[in-house]
Amino acid sequence: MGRYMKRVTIKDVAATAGVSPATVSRVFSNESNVSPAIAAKVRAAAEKLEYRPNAMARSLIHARSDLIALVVGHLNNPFDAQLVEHLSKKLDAQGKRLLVVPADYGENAPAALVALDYQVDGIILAAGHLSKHASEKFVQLGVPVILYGREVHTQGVDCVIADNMSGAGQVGALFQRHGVKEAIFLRHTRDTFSDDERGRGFAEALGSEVTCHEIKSTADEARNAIVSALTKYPDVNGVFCANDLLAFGAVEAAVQCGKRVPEDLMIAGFDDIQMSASPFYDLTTVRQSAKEIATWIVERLIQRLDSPDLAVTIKRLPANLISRGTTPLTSAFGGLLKQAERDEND
Amino acid sequence: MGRYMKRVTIKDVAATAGVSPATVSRVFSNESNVSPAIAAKVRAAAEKLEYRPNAMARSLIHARSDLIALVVGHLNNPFDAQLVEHLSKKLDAQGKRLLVVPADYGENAPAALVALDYQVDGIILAAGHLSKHASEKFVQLGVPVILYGREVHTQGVDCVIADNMSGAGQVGALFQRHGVKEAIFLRHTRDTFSDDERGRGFAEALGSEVTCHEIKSTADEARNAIVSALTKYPDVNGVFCANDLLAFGAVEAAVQCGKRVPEDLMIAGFDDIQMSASPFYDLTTVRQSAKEIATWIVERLIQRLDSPDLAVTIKRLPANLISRGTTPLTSAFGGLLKQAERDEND
DNA sequence: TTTTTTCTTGAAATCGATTTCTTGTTTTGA
DNA sequence: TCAAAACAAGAAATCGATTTCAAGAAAAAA
Repeated sequence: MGRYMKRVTIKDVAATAGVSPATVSRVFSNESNVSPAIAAKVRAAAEKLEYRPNAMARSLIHARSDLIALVVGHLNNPFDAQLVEHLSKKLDAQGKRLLVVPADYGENAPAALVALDYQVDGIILAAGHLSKHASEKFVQLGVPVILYGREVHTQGVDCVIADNMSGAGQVGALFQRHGVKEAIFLRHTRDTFSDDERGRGFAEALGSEVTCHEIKSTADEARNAIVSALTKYPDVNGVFCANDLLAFGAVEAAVQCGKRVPEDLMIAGFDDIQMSASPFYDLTTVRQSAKEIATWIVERLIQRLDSPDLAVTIKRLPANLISRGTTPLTSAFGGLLKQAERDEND
Repeated sequence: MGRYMKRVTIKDVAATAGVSPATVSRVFSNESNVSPAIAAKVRAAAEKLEYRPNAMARSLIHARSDLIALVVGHLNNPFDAQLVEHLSKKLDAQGKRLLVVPADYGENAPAALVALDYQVDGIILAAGHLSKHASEKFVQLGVPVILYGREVHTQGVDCVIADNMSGAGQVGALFQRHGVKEAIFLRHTRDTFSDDERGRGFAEALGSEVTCHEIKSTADEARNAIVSALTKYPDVNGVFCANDLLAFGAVEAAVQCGKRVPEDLMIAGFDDIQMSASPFYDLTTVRQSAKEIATWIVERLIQRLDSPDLAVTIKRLPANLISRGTTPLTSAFGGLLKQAERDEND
């Protein structure tokens, strides 16, 4: 097989246009101070050669890469996947690219640092666990850090996180209104921050006994945990789960245990992923919007690139109860509300 | 606020170690031809200064960036999300990073080209639609292109795709064995290639009448489409869907129409996403493995980087029937099989 | 018409790391 | 002990684009 085509550089364009590389560069960047005639000639040459400026060389000079790193763990949860999609789209619209840095909970710290090698213009930490060292390092270098799903007070780190206390509180209040006396809160072993808040918000609003169960992650595990909990504590009549996937397990467990939902047992989750609206689960949950989060993150990043010395923001995004079939109707109009809710689901 | 810390470069390390930049470079790359004493000194200096080589500068010289672009559309389907996760992990293990390039179906062509600017070492096209021009351009430049979910015969483009004919054929055969005389195939308007094959494989194996319905994407739409189809063609007793998400809609539609599943109507999907195993859907489907696909893609990329002139491969990955509750049991042992199936779900 | 100012453009330095080329040093072998 | 080979480390060129600096040309002011 023959050789591959050499990459066309600024020199090639300069040569065919009969000008200096400097001029070509000016045409593609400033545009200022270059005569229309020459500019046209350069443009034509570039077009003909299909020239595309080398982003690496460019970022070497500018000390900015137009890359944004996203440190993320599993994408099992559709909510996280939506977040990735929206982030990549929003960033793209701003001329930035998304670099995905996978990180398991344990080895988070060094993983995030590879982003530094690529001179990323910003970094989004979506993995539950945060390496304080890594984020301090980024801040020190003037690279914006945005943390999702956790509130920290590290100098220079912006945080976005759902208003967990409020959202979970709405569930707690709902349960309380409908007479839940003994409840279970099902959460993850890891990713403690959000789950902590959700548990607390729920318990406070409910005002009665809450047993907390921790599991690793899967739906099967959730089902098993709830089945055994329900047999052990037969008086439990409310289950709140740290996310919808866990709540699906709870709904399944209820069926398996012969409990009627919501009469014998009410169930709620958190996130409002697409499947939650399934008529089979018809899950009451707390909605947070991946799109809204992504929008906030990207806007904040862009702001911070312009003015690096902005004060740190801890942004709480709304998290509101979406009442469906796993909890009793709140009023005679409850049924109508269910129709309207799906409107802005993106 | 004060100034940010200057980035530490190879010169800084050289200075504090009292050697030349060339020597520092040698310590970090070849390792060859540098005395242990000096190497140690350099390493110490680098450690102290927390030096990290600038990936941009490095790739400028080497003409390779260790970046792999993934052109991808929506991540609504959990299967695609899994693919992203596995790809990023596998690539990471090979010292490569994943650059996500979002692309809607229409504007695919120019979008993919931005990957060129970053001198990506390879590109994975997962968006259903493929720009021939873009991929030819990549091939021309010696950048490996791997296409997922579509078989093309563009010079130099490797393809991975599930064995749709076989998988869908297994569904068709199953339906046929259980006496399906009139069936519906539900598919997308877009992303035609895989859906085409699945429809064809299904129809051929079934050997009787198949009506094809096309919808855009959502579960609601799928449900509505099937509901109206079932009322229009009351004799239909089998529905095969191009993926599991659509099949969920079909299951819901069956319930809504008062059809018993699988007695009155059997249903099957494609992909075997996690939710398909839910006891509520308990969906018969065709499994393809996102992990397996990701593994193949990454291995192939790595191979091609070493030896760019490999012959093009069209790789068909196995797609096998997972028989669950939306189709009748095949044998007395069917129940046992259902237990075993979840083993290697990752 | 002459002088000053403003535009255009190219030459050369630069970004950070790599690598060839060279020189100086050490080791080996005769 | 001396020549030949092997090795270590620095100087300088390079990757592709940007940008400062300087110079020449054109436009404006006197």
